[in-house]
Amino acid sequence: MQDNLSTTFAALADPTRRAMLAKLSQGEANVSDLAQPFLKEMSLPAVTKHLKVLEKAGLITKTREAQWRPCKINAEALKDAADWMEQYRVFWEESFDRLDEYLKTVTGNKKKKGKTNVRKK
Amino acid sequence: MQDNLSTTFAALADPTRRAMLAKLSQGEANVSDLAQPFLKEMSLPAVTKHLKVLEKAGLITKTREAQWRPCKINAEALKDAADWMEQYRVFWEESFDRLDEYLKTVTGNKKKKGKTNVRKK
DNA sequence: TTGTTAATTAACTACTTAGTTAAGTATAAG
DNA sequence: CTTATACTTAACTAAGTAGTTAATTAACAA
Repeated sequence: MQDNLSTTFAALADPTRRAMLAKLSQGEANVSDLAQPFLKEMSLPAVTKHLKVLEKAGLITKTREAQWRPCKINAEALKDAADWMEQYRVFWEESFDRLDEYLKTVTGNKKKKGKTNVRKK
Repeated sequence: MQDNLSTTFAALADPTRRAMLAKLSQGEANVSDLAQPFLKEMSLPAVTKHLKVLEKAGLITKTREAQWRPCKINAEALKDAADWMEQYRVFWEESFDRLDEYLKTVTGNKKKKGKTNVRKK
């Protein structure tokens, strides 16, 4: 994968992995703890792989404790993703009227929707 | 893809697509406008595919204007992703000391980690 | 009608991802 | 030493993703 942000988003693009993060947000857990809700749907090696994806994305840290592998969340990696999203907040939070105003200021005057506007060449 | 959130994150897990959203955050643009920065790296059909991914994720809307396809951002789809992230904010915003405190309260006390534990090979 | 521009579709290839089963490693416990 | 537990690695498969080139559609322009 090319860049950090892409790796982070890709890691989040799976409900199993998001559920694992949710669990870890309540504290440390071993691999088998994390696996337990999913063992009807997938095997333990599949779980190991999901954890590896989270680990490579820097979203969790796995340590050693005898034969257990306690994992903890490392949400700093989420910060970059959240920061990236932040720049789009205006698009879903502002009212449509104000968004329209904003677009006019950054684009000059488009928004008429006549056929001559979108034409660039 | 299974669920909306997964589709959204997957769509964002690509720098080309994120750059297209960034461009669209400044106003409408046609496919060829969006393609222009990438035509050294990829073909137009590849761009079409990226846009289709964004469209299926609900992140953009493509309309028709003669032979052009003006696209606009539709960041409401980002809101769900941002809301999901919001629940983890505490993990990167709180000071390390307070986070550590918090983790202790939810996990009991683990963390002994003496050298006799990690014996390897 | 002929040609040009804008964009999509089709068919294909290479790579990645998500899962599997079976075998292996490491630690603890009897 | 043997066995059980916790987890990983290896080898494989099926499906999905990202790109290609070539052909096609649609609207406009001459």
